[in-house]
Amino acid sequence: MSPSPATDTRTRIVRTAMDLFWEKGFNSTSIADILSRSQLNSGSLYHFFPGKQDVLIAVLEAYRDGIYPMLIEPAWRGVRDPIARIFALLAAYRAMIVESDNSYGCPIGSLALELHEPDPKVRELLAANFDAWTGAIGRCLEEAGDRLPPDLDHRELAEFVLTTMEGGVMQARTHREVGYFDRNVRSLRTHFAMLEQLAKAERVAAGVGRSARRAPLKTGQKRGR
Amino acid sequence: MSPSPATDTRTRIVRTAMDLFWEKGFNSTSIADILSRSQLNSGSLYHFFPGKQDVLIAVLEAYRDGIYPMLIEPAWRGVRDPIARIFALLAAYRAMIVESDNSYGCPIGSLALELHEPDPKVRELLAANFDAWTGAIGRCLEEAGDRLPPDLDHRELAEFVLTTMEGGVMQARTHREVGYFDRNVRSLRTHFAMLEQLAKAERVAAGVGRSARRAPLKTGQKRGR
DNA sequence: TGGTTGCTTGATTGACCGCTCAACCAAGGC
DNA sequence: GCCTTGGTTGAGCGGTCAATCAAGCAACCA
Repeated sequence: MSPSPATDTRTRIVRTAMDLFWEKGFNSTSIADILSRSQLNSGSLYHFFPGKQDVLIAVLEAYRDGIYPMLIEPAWRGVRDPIARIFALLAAYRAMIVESDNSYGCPIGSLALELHEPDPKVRELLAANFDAWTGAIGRCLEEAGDRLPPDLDHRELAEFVLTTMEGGVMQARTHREVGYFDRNVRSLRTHFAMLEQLAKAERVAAGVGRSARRAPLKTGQKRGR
Repeated sequence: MSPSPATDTRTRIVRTAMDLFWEKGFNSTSIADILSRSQLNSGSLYHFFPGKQDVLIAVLEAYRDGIYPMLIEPAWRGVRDPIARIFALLAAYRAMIVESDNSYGCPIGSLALELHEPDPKVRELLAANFDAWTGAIGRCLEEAGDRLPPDLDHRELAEFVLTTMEGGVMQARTHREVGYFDRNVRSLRTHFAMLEQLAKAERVAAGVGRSARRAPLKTGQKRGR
């Protein structure tokens, strides 16, 4: 029926640590901070976790496991269009920025930059969190089908969306102004609009005559139409 | 002739602190770390700086003042084309990533995310560093003239370039793979290519009625690699 | 009833933290 | 010669850090 008291204590530690690591960072959060806020004693914490590092690992696992139910699914509620979903997720971040008085920082991004010599397990979990995020975006891109150019690298674009979020959050937080986030999202919107335009033109060209073979739009010189 | 010993000591502290903050972060760097590496005693440090926070401020000022001579100008040496300069700067970051065995982190970005409640002076200096960076990019964009759409928001795009760098660095570092940085740069290249394509189409449309007035097409102004 | 197990208690440890300060030193002015 | 000024020395302060551990506790079991 009720969860075992063990689990209860363990999750209380993890949840408290999630909050504190997000608020003050990993290094600036002391075990004493976690204990006082969670109303526990050091012995209890060290009964479940060998050390502070292991609390961090549990926190990163919790983020990874919570990314869909806690972040992505709520952001996508009522939004079906795959490309709209991408911007709905970004809008969720915007809301968090505003709610935090423009001091929001992505917990994963902050940890990724704060921890300078993370042990392999920690680094893998940070990467896994990013992968989960870009994976969700990647699925949207696939679902978008021929609205995007057929030779588009979905992984690349998904990572670019993550970059936009992280960069926007970082700048908005540093300047304490959402405008920085908004402008980054606007740039990404332009990017998508141009890609969709391109795909559309290609579809038209392919429909008109199959001889119209477009050179892949890459770096440097473009074939003049 | 020789610089006064006072300046000498001060800059030795600042330079050592720059290295250490970059290597281990601000919170994980102790005053003792700075002292032992710079071969100084605590009294000397506290003669010049009231506290650790003030060392950080001096470090951020040094970054801000050094961004042109130490980072941007070297990256632009031998590159004249304004858009090529943007990607030359990104290439400089790529080199630093590779040189550091894929563990490079932008010192400003890392500090911006590590310091969760920075005092106003610190926050302003972080912002000033970003402004100097985007300012340099912004000037490139203006110089690019009508190669980019006339209604383009230069500030927005400059911030987007910064975002690409920071996001690319963050992901490359987290995954310990330059590929993440490269793919982000590739996305940005696509973005610029599409913008240039757009501007070109617009110029053609506007110039249809007139005969001679073409865009200044200097020889060798092909965009650089 | 007494033993075992799983969890909790909180004082305590030693290392390290940022920072202080009285004493010291060398060079310049008078 | 002696004082002032600007810089240096390094032992040491009070505090905080992550982590320890002997003792206690309640629930279940034999």
